[in-house]
Amino acid sequence: MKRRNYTCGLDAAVDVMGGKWKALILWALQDGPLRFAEVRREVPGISERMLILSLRELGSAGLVHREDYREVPPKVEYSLTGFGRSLLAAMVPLGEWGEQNMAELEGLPRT
Amino acid sequence: MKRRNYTCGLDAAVDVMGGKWKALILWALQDGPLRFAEVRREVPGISERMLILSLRELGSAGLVHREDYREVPPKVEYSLTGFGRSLLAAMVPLGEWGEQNMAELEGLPRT
DNA sequence: CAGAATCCAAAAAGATACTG
DNA sequence: CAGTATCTTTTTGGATTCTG
Repeated sequence: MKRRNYTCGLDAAVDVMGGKWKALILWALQDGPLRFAEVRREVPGISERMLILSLRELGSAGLVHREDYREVPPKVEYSLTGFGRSLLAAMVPLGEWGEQNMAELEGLPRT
Repeated sequence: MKRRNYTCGLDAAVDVMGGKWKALILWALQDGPLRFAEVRREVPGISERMLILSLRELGSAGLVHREDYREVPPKVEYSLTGFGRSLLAAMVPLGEWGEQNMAELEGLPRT
């Protein structure tokens, strides 16, 4: 979430879930709460830094809830909020489109 | 389109239509071909530079077709391909989600 | 375990001026 | 009209080290 004045709903939606990681994190959380390290395993290639930054953005957008169990050793769980679930539902067709066309997209020449 | 090895369809889809402008350009082209200057008017705030860069990326991804009429003064039309149309269709739910939640998203504190 | 801090590189975007 | 060419700024991502 970076901007404020959106020209349309699509603009706003892409702003909130765009970028390299956020959609994948939402996707990873769809089957229930995950701990920090678990999310990391579900999103291959992400660094701790990008994970925490992305989780915080998703949190302040109201899409993800952070539950700190205040234990030692630390235990923190991340889960989708209702708002996050509604966004995830809206992303499903996009995911299916990508699934069906991945081969084509991966075969493109580099720009 | 920047990467190659996608972890899932959503990853691929966001890569191809993500960023600040590309979704808006696809959206602008939905009602038929537009000339360069017309696209620019339909996408408020975009610079000529970002417009041509984005159009080229969309073109090399096979989503947008560029038709040069080779006239003087120049006339070039951009239009969605069938592939582009299929992506646009998959983005509709996301646009509706954003439309319904724009007020909420715009009211968020800056991160 | 779940981060924070710092530094750095790369990519995306913006501003301005110019051209066939 | 439909772009190019430069330059600069901003944003994003990565690597490494450190901590409660």
